[in-house]
Amino acid sequence: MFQALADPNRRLMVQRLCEGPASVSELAAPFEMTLSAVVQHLAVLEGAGLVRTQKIGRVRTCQLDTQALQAAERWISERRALWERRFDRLGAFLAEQDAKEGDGA
Amino acid sequence: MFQALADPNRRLMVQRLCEGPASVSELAAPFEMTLSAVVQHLAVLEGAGLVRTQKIGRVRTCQLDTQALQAAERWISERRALWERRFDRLGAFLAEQDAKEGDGA
DNA sequence: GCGATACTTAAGCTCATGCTTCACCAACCG
DNA sequence: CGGTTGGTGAAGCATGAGCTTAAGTATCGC
Repeated sequence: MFQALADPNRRLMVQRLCEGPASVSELAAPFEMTLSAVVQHLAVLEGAGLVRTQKIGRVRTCQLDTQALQAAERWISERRALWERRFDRLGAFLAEQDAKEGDGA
Repeated sequence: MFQALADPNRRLMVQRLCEGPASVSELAAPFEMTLSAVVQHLAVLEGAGLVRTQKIGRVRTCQLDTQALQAAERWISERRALWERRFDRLGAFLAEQDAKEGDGA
């Protein structure tokens, strides 16, 4: 998942797909690479559940699947919350210490 | 950034650091790898701005920096919002078409 | 001061990643 | 039907990521 988002080109593809579905060649157009390379990136994104594709006739259409994105977002926000809660507790603890010191001194 | 979070071991380190600061060897303890390898991972995380470290005496203490996490979270949620808004517009469009059809028929 | 501890640095090794080329198939278009 | 378009698949290559070993440096405790 994060692995899939690690590559800048793949992030650009995700970016592109945010603006709506696209065929493989449409998706490939802005890049300097071969169609082959793009398809390989696409496979990674699809493997990570970030995009879904369906083939109609000879053209494969790709669109974003936000569920995977949501999962990643959740992962991050959970860790962040965890840390920040801890940080708050520390703040409270220090404040308490200060209070005691102020009391004792 | 995503690059840094791409490696499962590094994600575990982030996970660990959520629960509070740790020295390098504490951070390394749960892993099978060498201290050296852990330090290298740490360097990546630090390079990505995910952790900050300071050395006191001979021990380096690491703690999470949530700002970078926040940035990643924002990136994701922006794309997701973009896509979902588009999706909603499409829904509205289709609903409108249906209404017209129902009207016409 | 001396040994243990807590890293640091450099070199090297292996395997995965990102890419290319080339041959190929399938479907659309005239 | 034949050529073009859109995509597929396999093979090969270059680079980089993740790891290890090994040797070195700075601090701490006695």
